[in-house]
Amino acid sequence: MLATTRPETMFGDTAVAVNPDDPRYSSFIGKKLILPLTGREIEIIADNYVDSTFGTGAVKITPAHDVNDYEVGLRHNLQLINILHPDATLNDNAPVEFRGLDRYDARKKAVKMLEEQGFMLKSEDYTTNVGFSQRGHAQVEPYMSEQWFMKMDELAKPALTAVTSGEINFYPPHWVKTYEHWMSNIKDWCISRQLWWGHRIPVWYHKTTKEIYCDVNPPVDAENWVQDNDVLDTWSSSWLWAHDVFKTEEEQKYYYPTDALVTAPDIIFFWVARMIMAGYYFQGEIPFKHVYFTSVIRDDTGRKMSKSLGNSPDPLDVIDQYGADALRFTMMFLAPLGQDVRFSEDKCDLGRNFANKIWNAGRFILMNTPEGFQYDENYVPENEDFVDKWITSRLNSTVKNLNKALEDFELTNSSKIIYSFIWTDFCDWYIELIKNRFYSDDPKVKLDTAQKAVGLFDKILRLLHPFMPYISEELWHLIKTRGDGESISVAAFPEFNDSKVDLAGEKQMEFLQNLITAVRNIRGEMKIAPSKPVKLHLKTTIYDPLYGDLIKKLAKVEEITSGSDIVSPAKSASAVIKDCEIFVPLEGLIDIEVERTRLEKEIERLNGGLIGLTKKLSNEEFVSRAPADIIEKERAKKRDWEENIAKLQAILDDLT
RNA sequence: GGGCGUUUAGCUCAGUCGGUUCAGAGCAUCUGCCUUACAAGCAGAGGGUCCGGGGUUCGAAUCCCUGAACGCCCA
Repeated sequence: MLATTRPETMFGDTAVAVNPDDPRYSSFIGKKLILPLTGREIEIIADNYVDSTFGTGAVKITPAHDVNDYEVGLRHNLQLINILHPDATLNDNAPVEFRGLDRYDARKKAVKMLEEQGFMLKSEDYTTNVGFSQRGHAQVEPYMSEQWFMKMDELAKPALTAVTSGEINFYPPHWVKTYEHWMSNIKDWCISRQLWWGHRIPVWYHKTTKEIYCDVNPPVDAENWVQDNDVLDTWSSSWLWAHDVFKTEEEQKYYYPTDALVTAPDIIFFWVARMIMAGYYFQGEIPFKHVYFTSVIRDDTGRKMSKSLGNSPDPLDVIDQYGADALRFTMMFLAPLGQDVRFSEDKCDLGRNFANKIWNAGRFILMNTPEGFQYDENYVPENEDFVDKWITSRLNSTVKNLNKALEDFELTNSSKIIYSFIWTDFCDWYIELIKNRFYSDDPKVKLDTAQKAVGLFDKILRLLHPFMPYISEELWHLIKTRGDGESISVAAFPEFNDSKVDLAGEKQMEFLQNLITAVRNIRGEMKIAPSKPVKLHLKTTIYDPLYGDLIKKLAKVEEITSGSDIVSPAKSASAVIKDCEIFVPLEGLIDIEVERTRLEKEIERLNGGLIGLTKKLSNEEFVSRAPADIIEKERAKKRDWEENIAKLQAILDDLT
């Protein structure tokens, strides 16, 4: 007794298989049985392929019309009986009454005859996983045919080494393992495709002698030959792409090997590996040095975008709505290296808002340049204060980090580097800090400020250009009248200049930023109206009068007193930062309880860290085994925190 | 079955050499602002058992072992 989903193929059956461990059938193994409707004798064989829990545990084997059965057939030396014509009607290997019938009709007739002859026990519904043609939607029948294979062993060897040795680099590198695994278990490449279009396989068979002829040119006596019906696999032309696009010898010499291939990881075998093999075989060297694998774009629920699902937005619609630069930047910002990206249109807000920010920053700078202003690309300022030095220093670090990220193909990282420099350093801090100078009555100061600001903006645009080509080009032409053919796309990319790194300036700026943020925090938590100016008392030794106007502007402060002997005025809100105690007198405004809570919370936060630090530093093992610089760093940190806690505690104790 | 990857804030993700410049970004949330570039914005705030369990180490989000969940590839 056996069950089948394909009764019409029974004429091609050459065995019945059972699992060797199945006690129900062990005594039958090796015996023969008669195949109904044909009277043919077939054997019962044992094979682990059979799942004894599925169906009856006995399965008919049709090696010529089932891929798994074919494998079984090979293992047991079974006969291959093809029962189909190429058009899926039954051929002469089927019983007479079936010959010429379509497979579906044969199926009905076979069932009917089995019933009539008493072989049918029962039938039940079952969902199979038969394949259908993507184009014609016809059910696909496994069918034996002769096809052409390309021998891969020798081709694969140098291509495998090229990648494992690092001559060709993969980004991200983890794809190397996948590549290695595939290449070391490489199978011969079937280049025959049963399609009606494409490049027909250049093989001819002699009508009488059956001789095989293979050449790019057909045989001279073509009438005596028949060309193979199949066409070449599409990849067998694509694998030539890396060198074949260069048509002249000069071109090939100049461009080959190329630098980087950008592609999707799902065609790493079909295309990348084969291009490398073709490169070695036809050119004698690798086709490219780097391969960057992009993310697969999915929708925001993680489904792969596809036409049939209809979950893929039309890029042109997105561009209409958000802008090409916004889409481009968003994709780079979101796409993690080596992983799929979950995309939805509304995420383009990010890129659009960024473009808007840049546009407005440019507009602000340009509207504040003096009458008749001409941007001088070679402007050398007479002097630079710490703000100038700080932003120049930051710009330099940005150039360095950005170049490094780009060299390493860390695109998403590079987009974050430029994003944070432009938004945080340049817009949030630098532009706010130079407003006083821009609004100065002194035309010299105004002009100097404009030259510096436009100069920085010029550099920013050049850095930004690969990410946002359109807006950067547009603004680049707005900051200066350019000649015909001048374009930011061929302008020099900023280079890292070690001498512009200014640690002192950065340190001053850090102090100022901490100070301003602390005052803003007090204002926010004490609910001081943004329009209301406050006074500021700073107990510190490192205050610089240069800070005055900047603090006043950015933290809405009307008066600052500072010195090492400053004491907290009554009814003040306080904060402690490195090297400075901050007091904001709030007579009539302060809620003592709120202030007490604020201070206690801050003390608690610092204490939490201090406990960990103390524990660490009192650990004999740590002090004796950790590197000296780490220990010193921890000690310094502990001193700072203890000091800050003490100051805060004193302020809290005095609070009335 | 084999190979590979992922798991960190409500969501999507960074985190390179093991060390409080490491626990971060964007979005979302809360509070306050139409402050003469930008409300598509500004300022401030809250939010985490770094999947679980072992181990190595003075020290682990990070290295090793193991378990779980999810995903991709296999001509």
